[in-house]
Amino acid sequence: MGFFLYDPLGLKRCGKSCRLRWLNYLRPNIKHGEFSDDEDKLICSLFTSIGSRWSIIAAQLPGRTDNDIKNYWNTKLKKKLMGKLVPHHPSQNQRKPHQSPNYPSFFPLFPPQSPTQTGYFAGYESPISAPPNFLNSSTDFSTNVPPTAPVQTQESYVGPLFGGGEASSSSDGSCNNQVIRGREHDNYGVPSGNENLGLQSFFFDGYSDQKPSGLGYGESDPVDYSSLEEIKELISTSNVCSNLNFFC
DNA sequence: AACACTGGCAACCGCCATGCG
DNA sequence: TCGCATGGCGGTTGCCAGTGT
Repeated sequence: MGFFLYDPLGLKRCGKSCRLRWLNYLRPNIKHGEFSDDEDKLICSLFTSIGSRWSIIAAQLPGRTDNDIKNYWNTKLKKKLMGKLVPHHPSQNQRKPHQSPNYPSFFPLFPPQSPTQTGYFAGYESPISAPPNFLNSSTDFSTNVPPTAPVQTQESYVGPLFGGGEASSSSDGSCNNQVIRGREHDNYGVPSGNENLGLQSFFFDGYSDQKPSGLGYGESDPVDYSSLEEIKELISTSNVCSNLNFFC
């Protein structure tokens, strides 16, 4: 049972909920509009590099929160990419407007499968690039924790309600020099024991009846990796990376 | 017009780290 | 050192507006 703040409106909000709402929605200088192509590219680029580390990605996009980016990725960007990457079988071309896209189950490709592999889009000669202050930083996401967080400060997003007292904030107010916090992560930015969960999320986005639920830490998921080599081949042999314009 | 379905997004959940007494 | 409160984070849920039938 959490502690509920004084609540003249009768809303059942605990302090944590209020804080979250402030950080993700009410805070000044938050952009609520469409994502630009540049932002799209940056998100995709960072995602291929570090996976679903939304707080880090958000730190590179002033005015965007991790929640925003997460939602945007899950609802739009991922579909854009999938739509571009997945070779359509002729029988799948005539999809009715509201019919779920018939994405093959092998599509998701993150996290990287080896320390030398930076993600399945990685290695492409692409106009998509992370900002210099990100990629040129000493951050090494192949290790457990970035030595220094390549984060652009967002002090301006800290509203007067908090007196600007927070040293600096990532998208949701986390301290910049503590970007990587929370549960222990493995080498690829996936919580220990949850190595497949990020992948799983990428797989099952509601399109499939196989949508899993309730997997706890350490539990295995039903993802079928049998086609991994197939998709590797697809990526490596196609020009999807070099020629793909994700955002048109 | 009514119903069914989908997509977007704010909010919630649960875990772990940190700070402090 | 321990226990508790709080913060940070990623994943998930649920509401609702929009759209198709």
